[in-house]
Amino acid sequence: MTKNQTPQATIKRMSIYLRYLNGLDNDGIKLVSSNDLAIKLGLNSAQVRKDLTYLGELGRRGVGYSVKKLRDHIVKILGLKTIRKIGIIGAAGRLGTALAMYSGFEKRNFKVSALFDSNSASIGSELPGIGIIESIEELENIVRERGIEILVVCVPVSSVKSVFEKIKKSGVKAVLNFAPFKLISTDDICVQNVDFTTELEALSYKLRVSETEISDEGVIV
Amino acid sequence: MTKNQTPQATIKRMSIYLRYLNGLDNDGIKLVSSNDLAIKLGLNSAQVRKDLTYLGELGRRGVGYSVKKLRDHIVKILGLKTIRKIGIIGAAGRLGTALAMYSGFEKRNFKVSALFDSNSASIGSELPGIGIIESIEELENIVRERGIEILVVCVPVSSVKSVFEKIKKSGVKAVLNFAPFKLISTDDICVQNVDFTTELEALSYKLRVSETEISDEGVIV
DNA sequence: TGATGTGAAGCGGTTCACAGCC
DNA sequence: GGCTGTGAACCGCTTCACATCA
Repeated sequence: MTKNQTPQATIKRMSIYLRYLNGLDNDGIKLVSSNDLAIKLGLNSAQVRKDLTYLGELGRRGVGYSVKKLRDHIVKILGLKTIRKIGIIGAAGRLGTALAMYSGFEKRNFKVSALFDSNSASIGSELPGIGIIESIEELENIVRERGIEILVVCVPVSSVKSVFEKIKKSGVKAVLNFAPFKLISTDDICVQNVDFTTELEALSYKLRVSETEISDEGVIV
Repeated sequence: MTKNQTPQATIKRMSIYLRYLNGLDNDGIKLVSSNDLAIKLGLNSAQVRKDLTYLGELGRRGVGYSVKKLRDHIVKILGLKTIRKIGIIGAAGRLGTALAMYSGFEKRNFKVSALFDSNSASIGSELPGIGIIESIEELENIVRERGIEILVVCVPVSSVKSVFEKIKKSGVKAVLNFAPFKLISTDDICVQNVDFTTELEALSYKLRVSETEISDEGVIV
């Protein structure tokens, strides 16, 4: 019904602005201009202003934006006012463990509230300070009982398909997928894929192009 | 000089196609259509065809594309024919270690050839099967000696700025940054930022929107 | 003067729709 | 009939340029 009026690209930048604004606030800085933000974050100042108008008209002409006011509005628009519970699937793996123990989540109001794995050797063991690793078979129950809103997928690519089936049954609405296999959003479930293999290969492409640029006309030999 | 004619968005999809094609090849499948690819990867078939024409006219009308031929051309365009050496900065941390030991890189022709950290307690210790952790102060020397082409940044946000200065001095051309602080590409150095905090917050936004859609007109209260 | 807010133009990428070929 | 290749239309986001206001 409601038009999803804030562009996806703007939302991602909001997250970046928020981090930078927190830094300014820690340094006791009260005001910031669109130009400051643009320079520090590698953006165009018109874009920054346009982004920030999605929050309302918060700026003062000739002056700039209040750091605190901006920050509070971004927290609101991103839905970060209340704690969001997340569960980690594949928590016994190296990446899963690293994410589970990453302290940055809590700073931004995400709470790691469940750890799942399918490896029976690790089920029942504890990640200190975080929780006990539970069986993936308990996914649906635990998601419902604890009100988990986001599942983070850190399983090997070989099991990501079957895990995604279980996730769909669990009724969770959001998924952050680290497996190198693109999961596709549906009407019921919103997926963000984080694929560092793809990012690495994009870098490799850039390297290849700059090599061929020097040696010849850029044609792939 | 040479126009960088293949769009960035296409390049990222090439990496996704490549993975899927490898799977088809393993299953012994010889031919694939743009429609198959589109459905499996959540894309539009016209987009798939347009992407693939950047490789040349590889398809056969009425038939489809040869899996092997496509795969080989994508490997070429992404610059994956030769091994690319990567170094990991912050290798003693949990995320750095997880990435260093991730076996998926080698499958795609990336070779972890150096491990760096600034924590003197971990310098000199070994990640089994990968290598010895060396001092970040050796960055410039080691990058040059070993011909490292990509540096992966897995340091805490507090040290990312100073690390980036050292990276610039090292002469490396490409950086994959996992720290939650946007590093900006320059003429000399190409950066890809992987920021899962941002991805999580984008999910939080979507959750917030779907909540407010149900309860009211979507206005942020 | 100095900064925001914003219509309009511009640009890059996506999708359509259909011609061309198997 | 089936599937590719592609100009044209379309769409969303970015950037410009300037009116607006402290």
